[in-house]
Amino acid sequence: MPKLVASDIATALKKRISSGEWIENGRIPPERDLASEFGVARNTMRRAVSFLEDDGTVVRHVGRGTFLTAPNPASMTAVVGRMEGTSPADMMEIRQLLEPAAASFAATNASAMELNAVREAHRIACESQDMPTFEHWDAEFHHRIFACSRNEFLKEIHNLMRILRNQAPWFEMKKRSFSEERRSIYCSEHQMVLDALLRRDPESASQAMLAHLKTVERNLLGR
Amino acid sequence: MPKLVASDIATALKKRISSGEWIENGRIPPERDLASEFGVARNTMRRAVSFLEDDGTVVRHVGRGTFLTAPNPASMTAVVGRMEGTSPADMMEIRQLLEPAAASFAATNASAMELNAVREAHRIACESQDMPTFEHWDAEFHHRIFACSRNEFLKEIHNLMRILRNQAPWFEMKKRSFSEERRSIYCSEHQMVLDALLRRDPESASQAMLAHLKTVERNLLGR
DNA sequence: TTTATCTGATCCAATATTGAGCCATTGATA
DNA sequence: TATCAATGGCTCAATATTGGATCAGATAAA
Repeated sequence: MPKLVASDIATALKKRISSGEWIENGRIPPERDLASEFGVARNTMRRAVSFLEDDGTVVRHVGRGTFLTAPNPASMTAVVGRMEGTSPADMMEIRQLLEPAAASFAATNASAMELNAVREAHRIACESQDMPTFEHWDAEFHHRIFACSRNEFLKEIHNLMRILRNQAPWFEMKKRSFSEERRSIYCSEHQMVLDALLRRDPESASQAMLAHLKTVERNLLGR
Repeated sequence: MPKLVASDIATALKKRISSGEWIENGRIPPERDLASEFGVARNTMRRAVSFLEDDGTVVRHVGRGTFLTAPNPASMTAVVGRMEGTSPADMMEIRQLLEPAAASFAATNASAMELNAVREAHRIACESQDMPTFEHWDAEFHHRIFACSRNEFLKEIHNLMRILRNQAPWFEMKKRSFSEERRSIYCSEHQMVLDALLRRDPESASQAMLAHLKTVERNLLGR
């Protein structure tokens, strides 16, 4: 049995960390416990942990403990918490990345039935007479395109965006930006997206969606 | 056995909540009961419950009790739950949309200090000798690029992706795909991204990042 | 030998837990 | 209506845990 040195212990610790051992709440056991578990003195364990600290695997807090710097599952809720402060401008920027891609995916992957659902949402939105109804079916149109993108992660990101868009700052903005003229513009732009999807043309679908989102951004943010 | 601290208890509580334990009335037992059940002081249990309150899992009412905030199941927490099942393939697809954009934003928006931080992460990753250290600074390289993209929403989406990448299916995959040769390829690809950032060249930064992600995808998913 | 490292021990400072008590609100009961 | 038990909100002093730091000796390798 080779003598245990601090650097060996450090790599052993890394192994246990990357095996997901302490990922639960991101806290690793106290130095004193680790030392006795590995059968070394606390000083040695301290040096070992220092290696992890040096390469940023871990941060230490007096009186609290030693914590993994890698984010842990429990912090997902914190992330979505912070997301609630997302500015409309930032989100529109990302929508312009994701939605054209979603449209492109949909053009290649969607089933006929799914495309029918998209068309249906578009139809109702066009025929709607009041702002809340239009708002709802407009959102549904976009949602159904994501729904047939065949990428679960993309769909969930869009769900996040939908939720965020239902919050206070957006509501005001949408109310301000609504007008009959704009609604008809949105409808014809949606039509172009829908046509491209029905033609199974990813490239055009992507472009049409991007063009539409540029319009929305202009209206929403007033640029 | 790790000493029970408040945050541990919080995660234990979350586990019991998500296992449907107290779903019936949407009410969880009184602090005093929980404290004695977990064998901690009420103050500690109060702190634990406060964690749940902070991330919105629970609401407290003086004199009435503590209740689950279940009436909003279609919201964020549900999204988070579904996201945990994201497949690596789906996520890689989205990374290839977002990260080139992040690199492009970074090329135009990053401060000199931020770019220095990116370079630093790159340097340490290149010099690292073992897989966990490389892994960590590789992730940090990407993270720091997002950090200077100046888009809060984009940053938070990346945080979500980081968390998901720390879960089980990814671990196995990364372990399988790691090799000295691949590491050096990653390093030279990172170098090209970094160079483009330092040249303040959004277009090249985006392309270099996309090329890198294609490599990663090939290695990870074996295509 | 010299050098580096580990050991075992002790003290310190920051933080957390404990145990106890008191208050305000609530809802049920007399 | 008045009372009362249950519950969360809050404070406080004592104790325990934990990382930070240092030192003298033991051990092993060069």
